[in-house]
Amino acid sequence: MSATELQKQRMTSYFIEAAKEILRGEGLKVASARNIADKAGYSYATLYNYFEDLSTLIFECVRDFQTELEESIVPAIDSSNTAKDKIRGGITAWVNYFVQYPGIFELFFLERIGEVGNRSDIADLIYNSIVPACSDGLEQWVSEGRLSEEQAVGKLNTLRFQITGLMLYYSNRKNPADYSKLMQLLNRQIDQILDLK
Amino acid sequence: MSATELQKQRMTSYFIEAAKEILRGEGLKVASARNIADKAGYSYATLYNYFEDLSTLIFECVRDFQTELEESIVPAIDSSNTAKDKIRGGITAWVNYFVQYPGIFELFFLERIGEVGNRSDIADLIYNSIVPACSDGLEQWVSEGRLSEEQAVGKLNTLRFQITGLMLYYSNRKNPADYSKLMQLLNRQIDQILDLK
DNA sequence: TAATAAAATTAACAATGTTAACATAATTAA
DNA sequence: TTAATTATGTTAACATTGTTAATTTTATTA
Repeated sequence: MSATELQKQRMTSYFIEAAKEILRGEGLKVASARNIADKAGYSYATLYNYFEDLSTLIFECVRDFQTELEESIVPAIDSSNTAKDKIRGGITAWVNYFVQYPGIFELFFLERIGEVGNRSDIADLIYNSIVPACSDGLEQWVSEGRLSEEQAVGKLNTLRFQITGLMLYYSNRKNPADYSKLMQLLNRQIDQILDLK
Repeated sequence: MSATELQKQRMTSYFIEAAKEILRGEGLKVASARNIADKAGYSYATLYNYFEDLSTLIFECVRDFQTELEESIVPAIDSSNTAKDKIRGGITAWVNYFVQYPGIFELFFLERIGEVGNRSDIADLIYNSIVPACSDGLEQWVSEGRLSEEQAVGKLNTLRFQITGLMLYYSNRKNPADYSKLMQLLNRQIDQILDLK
């Protein structure tokens, strides 16, 4: 990497780190160009020298958050033995991450991805966000002969839609009303999905 | 209703009808105070004589849309005989409504409900939006002794979370990629939920 | 050190939600 | 019927947003 490229990458990371901090804490509505640039120690116009527009910058954060999220999933899976516990642990970690950072859930699932530009990669990343939470357990089941490949794909989709749907209502419509009820419902749903062929 | 109340109600309905038209057509981002007031034939400031703020007005529309949505569900259910077909028909109508009006899906599930004020009724309405699509069929199963009350509640939740989750990815993350794939996935998921105890 | 290129900032624009000051229309009191 | 009062609507204004253009500051090269 050339010297100018390195500096460019440093600058972008200043803005991205500032944006991430705001998204984690105050959420999307506070993540304005001016607030982000302020936190990064630059003028708001400088931001536009490094990012095409604000939403490009915001969506760049998704990659980092997904990495962080996956890092929080790994120990939950590793500490489980049975395939079912792996899936339950992974999903619970996934849910807990978004419970802890509601602003990041907003960013992943509520924010509209602009039409323009090449952001289908980000959309795919979000679509597959939950995969690391269940792939290990599902693969174990497949290797044990308890599920066919096809059935595993079906279960993955069921988990994907169902858990995201549950979180959507929880985060945005306050239903279920509190965390313990969310966990109760989550475990019941996971049992139902995993216990049945 | 007194004369002044009637006039007040007329005024609010002008704004609400204008807002609904915009939400149906161009979506949330076009539904600004100025655009809505323009379409209603009044100044933007007049809007604030009848609504506390813009989001109050916007969320008032949810009630009407839910009624309209339920009206589109009724014939789909009535034309089905078996409980399963009723549920499938109801859910399909529910999904098709939001496919036809993506802006209304945005409003129901992507827009943040403000913290202030008494909007928990709207949140509940949205949480239960899908109920009319499956209650008939589930009740039929209960009365036939094929499901317990408790199991019916469980299935309702499963359908609620799963179908909303599917629609969330479709509407906002372009996955599945087209309508026919969405319907394919929808039918597969419905089969899976309904066929199993 | 002077000329040039690069990088960052200030100024500005249009659009947003919202409020205050004002004008107009409708109603009531004399 | 006219004067005073209330209700209703509009214009003006403000703060905030994303974004761009003009301009200044900093770094690099001759």
